[in-house]
Amino acid sequence: MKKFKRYLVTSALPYANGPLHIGHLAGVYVPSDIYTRYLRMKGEDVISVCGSDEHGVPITLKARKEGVSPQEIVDRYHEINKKAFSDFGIAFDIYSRTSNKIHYETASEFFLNLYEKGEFTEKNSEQYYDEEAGCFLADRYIMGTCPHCGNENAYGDQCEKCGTSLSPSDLINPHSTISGSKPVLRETLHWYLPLDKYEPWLRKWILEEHREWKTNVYGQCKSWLDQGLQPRAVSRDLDWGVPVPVKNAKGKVLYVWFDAPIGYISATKELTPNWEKYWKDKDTRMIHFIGKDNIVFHCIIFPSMLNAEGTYILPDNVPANEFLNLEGEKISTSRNWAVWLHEYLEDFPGKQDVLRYSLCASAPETKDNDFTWKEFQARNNNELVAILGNFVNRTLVLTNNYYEGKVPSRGVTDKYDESVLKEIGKIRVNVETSIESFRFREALKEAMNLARLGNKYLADTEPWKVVKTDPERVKTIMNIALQITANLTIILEPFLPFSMEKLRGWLNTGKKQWSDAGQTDILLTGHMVNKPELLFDKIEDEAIDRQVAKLMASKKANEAASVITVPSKDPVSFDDFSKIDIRTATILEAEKVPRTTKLLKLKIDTGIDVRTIVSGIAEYYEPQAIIGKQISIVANLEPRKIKGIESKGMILMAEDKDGKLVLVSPSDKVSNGSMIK
RNA sequence: UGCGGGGUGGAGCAGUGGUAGCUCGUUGGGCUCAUAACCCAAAGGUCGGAGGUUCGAAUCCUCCCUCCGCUACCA
Repeated sequence: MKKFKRYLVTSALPYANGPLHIGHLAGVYVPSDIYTRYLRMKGEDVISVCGSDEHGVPITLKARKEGVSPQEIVDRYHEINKKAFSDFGIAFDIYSRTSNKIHYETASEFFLNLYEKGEFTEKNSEQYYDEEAGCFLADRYIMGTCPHCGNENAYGDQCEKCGTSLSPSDLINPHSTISGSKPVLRETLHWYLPLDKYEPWLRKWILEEHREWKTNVYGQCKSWLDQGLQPRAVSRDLDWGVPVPVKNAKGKVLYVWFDAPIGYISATKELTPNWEKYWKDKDTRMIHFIGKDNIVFHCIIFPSMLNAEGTYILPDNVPANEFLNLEGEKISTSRNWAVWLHEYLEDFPGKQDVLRYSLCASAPETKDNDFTWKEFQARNNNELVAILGNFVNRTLVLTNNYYEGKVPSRGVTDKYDESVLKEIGKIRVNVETSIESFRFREALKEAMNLARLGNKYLADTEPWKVVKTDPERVKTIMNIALQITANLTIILEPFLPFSMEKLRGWLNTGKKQWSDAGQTDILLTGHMVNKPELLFDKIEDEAIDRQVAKLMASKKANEAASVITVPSKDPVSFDDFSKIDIRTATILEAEKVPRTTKLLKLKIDTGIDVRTIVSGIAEYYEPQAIIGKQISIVANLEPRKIKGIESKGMILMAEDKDGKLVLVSPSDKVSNGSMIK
């Protein structure tokens, strides 16, 4: 493998329209932080850059909704997120933002450079335009009736009721959400990055030269490349963003995914005047830490931009993670299904490392993973407390009891002692190998093995027993136990920086280099250590129950808030109403329609006849349970074949806010066929 | 119905051709320095099923079963 002189670590710029949650941390920032801390301890020349991504339509939408400016929105979340990172010890060298002047300059220059080289293609296209508000409309700004389900509040890109993805021209009765007026199509000019042109180069660069990338990343790229790349617009009609720096570009800004990765460059510029060393020297190794939603931008688009520009280096690896679920469900900002970083610290003050540990141990490295509070508790109690904290405590308590805190000398060592000491070095190498291959779960497990080793050593040598017969031997044992403890402060430092700082305090030592790991005389004879406190404490069931209850509460609140009362429909005449034959009937038989999830085949007595109706209620009613039940039906609906079965009529049901269907029945028994009017 | 991802000891997972492994749990034992923590040992799996390729398959191929997500079926 190529030897690099320095490292440039980038972490996905969080979007400044909301606070950070555990998914962000687990997927991107904990791994990136571990990696960076490790490199720094090795004495490598490394910088880690990040910042807020502050442009794009969602931010303008949110601003409009709250009646404030986009700048106010991004200011708010920039501060919150910057603080969250610093609170959790995510040690970027700089946390910048894309609304900075330096970023505007950098992004403009970058665009202009490609523009002047003729890398872009220009194309006119038709976009929806709001004549009243005088602006073009992003898909999200257009609402109308969904052609599939009839929902009158479908967005131009997606109907949230039936989930179908749409384009604005699909909508019936489209209207602008800004002015309410009917949008018209209007021609607009945009600049495109011809990704199709770069395809051969990308194929070679990724598929041949970077086979070592993680399988999820490589596979994703391959599938994109195999599908064929299309030119992508790099500009938008919007007033929030970096203006397109050419003539005839009034009201146009750089599209957010074009300007965001350039944010890495501007952040580096802001950090150091030597920024070019990190971006333009082939001896720099650039690593992008991202989530899987970002793979295409960091593996295809941004590299294409950099390559087209020509003077920049390309990422050497893009260790993207998958997604973290929470208690079995997808994390969702809008549904408040998340553990927010700032709230976590209110509930668990000082327990940054516990979350870092737990998120790293179950990070979604190869596939989506689930975070549960129960597992979080188990990781803390069974691993951090029982294995790590306990070993440290045993060692320091014994040292204080026997030697008043003075490190005893190591006398004659036996074979077992030697093998334990040697094991420390092996563990260090294992941790290194794992971190350098971006396998952080494995690295952490291996690092914890050092604490396991310590516990085993004490159990095997039993100093509390031997002390009565052979005090000289105990000095050797405790010296070795202390050396293991000292090594822990090095090997676990990238993972648990807060706790290791504490531990160093008790050991009365300073920060060490990574190369010190494996050494067996870190604490010299006679060195004084302090009295320890508990490195971690147990998390009781109540604390966990409270968190789960909190989630359940937000789930409930959500449901309540999501009740959409459908406005009343247009009036109909009584004549029209009377055309519908609604009457009572009794269910005689019910069975599931095979190979469907929702359909029941019902035989019902309508008073006038016995007929078959197919109804989509199987998810809410067991066939057996509804036989004999009296219900209401539309008797004169034209028959329709559903799944090959002729359905004559329709069962009336009330649909609850969560989509649950409930049969509508007469409150007292009436004869079948009674008219409902 | 289509697409995608899974099915490995009680639970959660690792393991892409060569004697089936980890964490937790269970049971028994040891220890009592330590936050009832630690250490050792044992039990427990025909790696969803059937065929095939191979000297050899959890691992490759074919078919099937099953679970999950999206999709379809709800008039």
